[in-house]
Amino acid sequence: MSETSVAPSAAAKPRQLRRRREIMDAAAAVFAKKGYHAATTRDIADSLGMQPGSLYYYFESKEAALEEICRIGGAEFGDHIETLLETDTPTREAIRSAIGNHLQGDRRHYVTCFAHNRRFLPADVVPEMNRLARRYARLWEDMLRRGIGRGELPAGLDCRLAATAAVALCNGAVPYLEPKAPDEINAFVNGIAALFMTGVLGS
Amino acid sequence: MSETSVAPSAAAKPRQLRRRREIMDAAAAVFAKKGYHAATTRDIADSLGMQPGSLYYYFESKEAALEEICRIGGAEFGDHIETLLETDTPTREAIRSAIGNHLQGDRRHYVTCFAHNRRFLPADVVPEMNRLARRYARLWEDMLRRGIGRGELPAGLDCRLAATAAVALCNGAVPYLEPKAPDEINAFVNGIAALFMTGVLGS
Amino acid sequence: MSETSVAPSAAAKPRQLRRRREIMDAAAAVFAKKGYHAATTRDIADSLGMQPGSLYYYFESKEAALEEICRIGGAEFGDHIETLLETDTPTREAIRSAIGNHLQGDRRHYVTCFAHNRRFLPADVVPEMNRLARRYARLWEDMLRRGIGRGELPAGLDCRLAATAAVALCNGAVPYLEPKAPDEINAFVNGIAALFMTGVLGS
Amino acid sequence: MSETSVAPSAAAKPRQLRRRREIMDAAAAVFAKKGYHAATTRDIADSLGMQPGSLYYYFESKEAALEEICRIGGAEFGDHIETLLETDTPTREAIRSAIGNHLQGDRRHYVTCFAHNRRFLPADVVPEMNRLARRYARLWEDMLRRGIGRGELPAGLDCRLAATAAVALCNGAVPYLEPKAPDEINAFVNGIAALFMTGVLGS
DNA sequence: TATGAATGAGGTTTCATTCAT
DNA sequence: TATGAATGAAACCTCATTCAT
Repeated sequence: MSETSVAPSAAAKPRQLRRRREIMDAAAAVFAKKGYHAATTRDIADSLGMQPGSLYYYFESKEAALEEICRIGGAEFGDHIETLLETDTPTREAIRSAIGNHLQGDRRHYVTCFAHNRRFLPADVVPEMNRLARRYARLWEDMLRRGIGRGELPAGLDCRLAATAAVALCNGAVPYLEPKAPDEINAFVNGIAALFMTGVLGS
Repeated sequence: MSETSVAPSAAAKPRQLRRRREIMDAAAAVFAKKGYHAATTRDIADSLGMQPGSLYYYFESKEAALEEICRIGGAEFGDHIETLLETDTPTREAIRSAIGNHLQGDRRHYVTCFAHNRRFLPADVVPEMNRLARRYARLWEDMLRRGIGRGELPAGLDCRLAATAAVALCNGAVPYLEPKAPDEINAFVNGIAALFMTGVLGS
Repeated sequence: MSETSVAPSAAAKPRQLRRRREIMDAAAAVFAKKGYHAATTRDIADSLGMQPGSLYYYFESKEAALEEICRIGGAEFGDHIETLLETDTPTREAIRSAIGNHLQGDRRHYVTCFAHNRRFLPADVVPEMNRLARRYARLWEDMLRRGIGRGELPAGLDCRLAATAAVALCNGAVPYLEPKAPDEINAFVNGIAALFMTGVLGS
Repeated sequence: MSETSVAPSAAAKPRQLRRRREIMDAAAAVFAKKGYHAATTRDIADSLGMQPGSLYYYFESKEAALEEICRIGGAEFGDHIETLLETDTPTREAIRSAIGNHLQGDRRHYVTCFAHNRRFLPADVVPEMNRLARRYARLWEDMLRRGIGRGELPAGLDCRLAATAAVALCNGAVPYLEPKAPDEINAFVNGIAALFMTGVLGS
């Protein structure tokens, strides 16, 4: 609780923390790719070159790992937009950035994992996760509403629906990223963002 | 002896086929909701009020059921657009109809199942499924390209990307349908379709 | 109990009895070929062109069928030798006949079934079956001993062992019969019988 | 650190292999005793004091275990005779040794398993197994033919038939071994071998 | 920290059996 | 007598998890 007691465990073992992060990243990637139930602890271990049993030095259970990943993904999800709102980025740029973060960010596997697998968590943590999802949707809404306020978006826009559509579009686009080369991905994300803004009827 | 019993073998088949269809519908719904791996044969059986073992009267294995569902979903997927193309529906209407079919059609669970779970099929059938998916994307492209030809869509539209986005948007929107009331769903689908056409910047 | 009550059920339905015999023959053949546990009621039904459920008009259970088949096979087994003993056939001929009956008789599948599958019957009927097996071995012994008494076999012969060997040889030879044509079978059986009598060293 | 721990990877393997051999031996014994289909993974596990699921640490499936056991049994089967042929043992001794190996060898359960259960293997491995069986029969033939060549067996002997009879006799004799005490078994095997050579008519 | 071996719960599947038609 | 649909017990198998080393 005091600073001196926090420090040793939190700061004295940066190597351990880095390793832990590697483990969680690997788990998030496997969960995102295969889905929580199709992913085995062996899949995760294989991707790290270790044995399944060894994973348990880093998390208590597969489910606990999912929970942590979802919590991180769900928060990250919103935090990025919150930052955009604070820095008062122009709306078009902000939308592009939000979509880019969802699809290209460091934690993109965490976000995908959150979107598709949070429903598999124990009943008592699902509500918390859903709160994070609603927060994310609300932040999208806020961003769009701010765009209307600034005259950057048309007044008639249904911001609630558009926020949902943005998230749906990003989640649905994830599977199309994997087979693409890195530079293709950037073009793809830009294209998706442009389409979200102008629609197929736009110039 | 009576007319209704005249053709027992010809009349008994439809009953069996109808029952089989019920079973497959239930399986598709459960797979679509939970995902193939999280869905147990008990889940499917429970939703039908039967025992898990009894399902095997209708399909050879859980995986064979998924395969059939995906095949149907993947075909249905494209067939609807093919029909739209043949009947030369105006593009905006056609887009609305295609999205509607994806999200509201009788076989919507089959389509969702196809989108999310075909990758779990045996390696030798995945290519066939991916061909169905490409066909669907290409039909979307054709539809959009036809719209450009008719002057209903701007010439600069990247039809390939837009087709991908349409599918991504639909797939991503599926989870938002479930908690909605039937009339809300219709409004939601219309809104999604409108957004896809005009984007958030459109009027 | 009286003659008039026995007659109707036992004699008035020869067709039913014939059908029942067909069913049991089919079951014996399938059990003999695949073994009791590998044989399914569907296998039996298929070989008769009927449905598995229909078999239950002819026997109470798969196990009850095995029990009846074994009982018949075990008795038949010995009865044939008993007859040979009564008719005072020359020993060489009797041995040939006993081996022939084991491998070529009408009930050969029953006998094979008895030999290989009686151990799978309920614990309380196994002793009875084993008694039948011992009776068969003892009858072989009696036949051989009679041969010694008549001077047709050497006095030093271990009849107990030779009886066991005869049964073992017959049981072991069964799998070699199936792929053979009918006339080959006869030659094979004669050859086996000759070898049993003279051994490889005999002329 | 000590010498015994110098080569952990080179020393750990033998332990694993030894354990694996124990598991396969147990499986072979259970398969030989009950037959493949009547034998449950629980039977095997019980005989080892483990849980059924733990067996899968050592083999991929019950069927894969059977395949390996049959392959070993089928090879062992022939190898022993091949050795006898190479060392030019007198024919009578060789026959006794071949029968003894079949009934008393370390791998006798593998051989029994091969004889009775190879037909239950997948269709694509059965031919390979049958080749092993034919090889064994041919080696018996070779051994007998060599006996004729040396004047140790009569020229008129049908070696092909005699080889079949030898295998049939051994396979059929297996069930008679189990209830016997170790010293009885030896006498029994000697008796069987003597009978095979001289027949019941021989002195 | 990591591993190899094992556990046990739970999933898929098979199959003997039943029963209304 | 026969069938088609269903049951439920038991089998095979997977996999998250534990623990001695």
